[in-house]
Amino acid sequence: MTDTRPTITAQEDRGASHLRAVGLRPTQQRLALAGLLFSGEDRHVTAESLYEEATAHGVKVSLATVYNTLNQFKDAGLLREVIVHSGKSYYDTKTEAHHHLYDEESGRIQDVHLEVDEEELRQKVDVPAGKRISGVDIVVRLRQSGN
Amino acid sequence: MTDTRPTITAQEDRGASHLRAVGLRPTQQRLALAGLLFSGEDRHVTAESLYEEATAHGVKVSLATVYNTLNQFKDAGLLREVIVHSGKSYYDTKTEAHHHLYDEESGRIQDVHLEVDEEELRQKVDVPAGKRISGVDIVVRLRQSGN
DNA sequence: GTAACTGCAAAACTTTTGCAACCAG
DNA sequence: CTGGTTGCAAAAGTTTTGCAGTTAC
Repeated sequence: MTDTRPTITAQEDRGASHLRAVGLRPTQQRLALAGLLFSGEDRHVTAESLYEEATAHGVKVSLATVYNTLNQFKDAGLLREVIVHSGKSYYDTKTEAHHHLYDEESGRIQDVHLEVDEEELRQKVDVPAGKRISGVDIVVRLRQSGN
Repeated sequence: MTDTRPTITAQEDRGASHLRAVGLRPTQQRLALAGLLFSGEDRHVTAESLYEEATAHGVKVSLATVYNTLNQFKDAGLLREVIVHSGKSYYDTKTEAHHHLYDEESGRIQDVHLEVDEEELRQKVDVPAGKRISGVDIVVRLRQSGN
């Protein structure tokens, strides 16, 4: 029996260090998904879309593992969850402060930078005792014009 | 007692006119749910919570009808959907422009009035051709402080 | 070698739908 | 009457979980 494990390329190795840095063992599946997610521009994915993409690229992974991996990446701070629709979870590879445009018809998400003074906003909000603001999300919803 | 239909009170009658005004036949279930939703302060409910409340008040209604009714009320403009969590739909009886505080631990929603200039915001956003902004939602997320 | 991870299928949830029975007008 | 509504159960869609087998180290 020969070793069927794929050769680790330099890029995958960089991925491995990133995963180790956040306490995740760099397994084949995690490396492959991280490669799809983080090797180019910022992206917005759902578990389903990432699963299809992985499969199309010949990555052998199950949908359950994609779900688990997305949540692990989220918990590790590698991804942000974007909540624009009740019934589907979106994940954003851009973790810096920003907001979203959401096309309600196509389900497509776009990043948008809004110069909202979050500090000012926080001061305006009457935060209940024992609570703190963990985030402020702004969603601009889009529809077909003339509708 | 022969006729088991509940007597229509003045309040319920007002409800009936409201329902008729938006094109919905004022059935017993819709009147009862509308009574729970609109007779007091502004409220935030889920299908499940409203179903339990109705049942506790002796209203005979099925969960499916609660879902359908909430959606009909939403389509009629009597309710607004609030999207704060992927996996659960919330409905808000306050339909005027306002935003929300969402306690991620308890799932509780609170209205918050933010003096956000939505017009200004709209102008900052680069809206794709053929699209218009259908809404801007701001969610301030809360967590236990010291966490 | 061993604990962490994966895959699969099943379960858990939320929400929608098909259809026979029921009810408002 | 008659079409709009409802209830129930079943289906559909998304996400989580249990567990046997595999993999990273």
